[in-house]
Parts: sequence; C-alpha cells; structure tokens
Amino acid sequence: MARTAGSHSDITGPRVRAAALRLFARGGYAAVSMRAIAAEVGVQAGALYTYTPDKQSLLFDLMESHMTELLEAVNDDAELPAQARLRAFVVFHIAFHHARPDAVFIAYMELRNLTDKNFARIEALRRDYENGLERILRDGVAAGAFRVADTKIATLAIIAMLTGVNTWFRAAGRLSLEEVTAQYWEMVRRAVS
Amino acid sequence: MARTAGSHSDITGPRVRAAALRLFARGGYAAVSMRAIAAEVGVQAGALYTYTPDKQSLLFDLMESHMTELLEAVNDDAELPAQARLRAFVVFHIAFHHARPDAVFIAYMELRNLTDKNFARIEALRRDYENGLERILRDGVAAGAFRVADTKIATLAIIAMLTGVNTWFRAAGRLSLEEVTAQYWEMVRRAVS
DNA sequence: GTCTATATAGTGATAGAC
DNA sequence: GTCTATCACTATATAGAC
Repeated sequence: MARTAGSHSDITGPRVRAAALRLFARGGYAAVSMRAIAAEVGVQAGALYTYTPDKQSLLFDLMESHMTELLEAVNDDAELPAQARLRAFVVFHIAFHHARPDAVFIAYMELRNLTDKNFARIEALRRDYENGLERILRDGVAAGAFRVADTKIATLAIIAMLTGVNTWFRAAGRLSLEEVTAQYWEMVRRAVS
Repeated sequence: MARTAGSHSDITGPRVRAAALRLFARGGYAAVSMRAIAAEVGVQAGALYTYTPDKQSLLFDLMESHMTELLEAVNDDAELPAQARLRAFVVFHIAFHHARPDAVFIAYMELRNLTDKNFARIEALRRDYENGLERILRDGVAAGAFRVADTKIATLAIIAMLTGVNTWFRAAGRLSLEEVTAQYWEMVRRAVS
C-alpha cells in the first residue's frame, strides 16, 4: 500500500537519532540546535518533535541506548580462568568502544547536560558496567591469579586507560587495532600480576 | 590614593577568569552565557569586555594558562634513575591535576569549542607534555630499566589512567590521595617492568 | 571601569494548514 | 508526517553616558 506522501516515520526516527549523535559528538549538546539536527536529516525543525518530546530526551535516549547495548554486549564468562576472562574484557572493551566513537564520546562528555533524574539513570548503568570488571578482578584475586591492592581503584584505572584509546587511535595510523589491543592487554596484565 | 569609584581593573580581571573557569567546568562553555559569568563576578555583562575581547578568548586564555603552568611545573630530572624519575612524574601528575580539577576538566572537555587556530596551539602544548613522559619511558627502556613495546602507546595509556583519578577521587572518600597515588604508581611501575 | 540600552541573531518549542 | 509561521526568550557584542 502506498503511504501518505511525506510519511516516513519508520526511517526518519532513526535518522534523527543518527544525526543528533553525530552532531552532539562533533559540536556538543548545548552548541547544537534543533534546527541544525533537522537540516542534517533534511526536514524542518518542527518535524523533529514527532520523534522526541524535547532535546533533552533526545540526548538521554542516545546515552541510555549506548549504555544498555554496552551492558548487553559485555558477556562475561565466570567459568574462564582469571587471565583469559580479564583478557576477554579488555579485548571487548576496546573493540566495542572503537566501533562507536560518537556514542562513547557523548556518554561521558554530556553527562553534565542531563537533568538530575536522567543523570542518575545513566550513572547507575555505568556503575553496573564497572562492577562487571571489578567482579573479574575480585575473583582473580580470590583465585590467587591477580595481585591488586584495591579492586575498585584498579577497575577505574583500567577503564580510564582502555577508553583512552578512542581519543587517539585512528585506523589509518601506524598501528592496527589488534596491535594496540595486544599492547594494552600486556600493560593491564602486568598491572594486576 | 583613592581610586575612581567602581574602578577595579586589578582585581576584577582575575575574578572574571575565576568565574569563567568555575562556570565553564560546571556547565560547559556553550551553555554558560556571558551574563552568567558577569552575575558570578557581580558586574553587568558589558563590563566583561574590558577584560576579554570575546568569549572565545576567555576560554582559550584559561586553557593556555593551564597548559603553560603544567609544562612549567613538571620539572623532570633526567639524572634520576629511571624508576625514581617515572615515579616523580606519576606523583606530580596526580597532585597537579588534583589541585585544579576545573582547569583539567575544561582543558580536555572544551577542546572542540576552540577555533582551529586556538585548538592547534593547545594541542601543541599537550603534545609537549606527553613528550616529556615519553622521554622518561624511552630513556628507561634504553637503560634496561623498563620493558615497553611502544613508548608512545604507553605514554598515552599512562596519562589517561592517571588523569582518570580526577573523575572519581574525592578527599572525603575512603582513601587519601597519598594512598591512591601509591596504588596508581604500583600499577604504572608493573605495567612498564 | 562600569553602567544601561540596544543591535542583530539565534534558541526550543508549539499551532495549525496540508 | 511534515510544513510554515510564530511566540517568547536568550545569546554575544557594542555604543555611549557617567
């Protein structure tokens, strides 16, 4: 059946989200206008409000989707030996974050532009993710495979270090992502041994 | 001698910079208006333009001052044994960054709000700082004190890890800055050994 | 040095036609 | 579902009085 002319709810919605993601990452939430997002999509500003009640919800949805996908993808296997388990986390973290630089950037640059309620929700998801790594470290310490003075500190240190890859790595650069991942894993491995 | 009433160029200037630093760190450059900065200082918006030609210059000056102070303070001593030299860097980095969280936050959250020319200048200063750490690592490798596959990667990994302390450390928390520093140093030490 | 007033432009969001 | 038009604000920056 032919749709009403100009009716594209099934594809415009995702396009709005994609444009917002791109522009927020590039220019920052506060600096990007609804008009700029609309222009990127190819519609007028008023049309955006069919897909989001307001600009804040658009930001929150992007961040929540990202964190939810991250938590669903991480897939930790507690049966693995401690080192293999930690290595799997390192490889996963770098690959997952490398694949979606804009979402990663937004997820921790735009926290301050969330309302209090939305901020609390995103922070809870982030803590869930951190707890996943801390569990790996704690189990490894208990099994005698790792030597870590404080697993919470080590968790935060490792995540900061790994996420940092996104700020400088370029596929066209001197090293492949595999080589970079191998070297980060080596540093993490030593740091907890 | 009595000054002209309302004439305070010697103290208002620094107060404008301090207010901008605080507000930019809290709300983000794009989201903070000149009126908001003026209100924080206790003057009207127009008066700010006695101290800065425009908002962009205000941001750039804050970032440039921060990076310049960082480079002047780092004070690397190439005569030290490799481990002591690296340890001094780690201790310095954490202490310096802990002492000025707002400037640190701005210096890497607001990069995208700089004009191209200003961005290039700040990036050059940042590279200078990174090169300082890389020199320490390279010398240590040459002396046989460190084992590092790629000193550039190790540099970026270490800096990301150390700067991350600012995102979570609170003086009122479970651990003192000295304890935290000791544990980060231990992780860095192992990662390059 | 600071004020008030203002120019010029842009903002998020809504109403109603099609 | 998208458009045009618009409301009510807010923005940066400047001019000229004091």
